[in-house]
Amino acid sequence: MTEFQQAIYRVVRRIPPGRVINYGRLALLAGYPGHARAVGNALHMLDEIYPDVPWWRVINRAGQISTRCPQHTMTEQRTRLEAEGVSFNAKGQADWARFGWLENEDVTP
DNA sequence: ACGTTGACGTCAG
DNA sequence: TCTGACGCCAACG
Repeated sequence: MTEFQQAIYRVVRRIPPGRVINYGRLALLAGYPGHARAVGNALHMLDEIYPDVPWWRVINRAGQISTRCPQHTMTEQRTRLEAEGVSFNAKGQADWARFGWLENEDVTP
């Protein structure tokens, strides 16, 4: 477990249900600006050891799900998000204005 | 040590 | 709008 991964997971744990964030902003909040791609790698390494890390709340800048991981499929991610109230339009993208996580809010909508 | 890879983001056409 | 090129950086072999 590298320090980088800890920093990323630490921020992901703070994302409230029903909210999403993109990789680049997550990297920024974790103190590693510009590490968007590395964030993807870090989340990919997640396994059942860290069940408290809501990885599915992380999507790309377009508001779309970008995982190709066979363990955590995009249908699973979408199902988890929709269960929390996050909806997707016809293009499969979530609305940042409605579901984007404002890092200073700690209350569930 | 070094090249490649990838759950990314931005910008020029 | 949509697409492709490019930059980015930690993991991995």
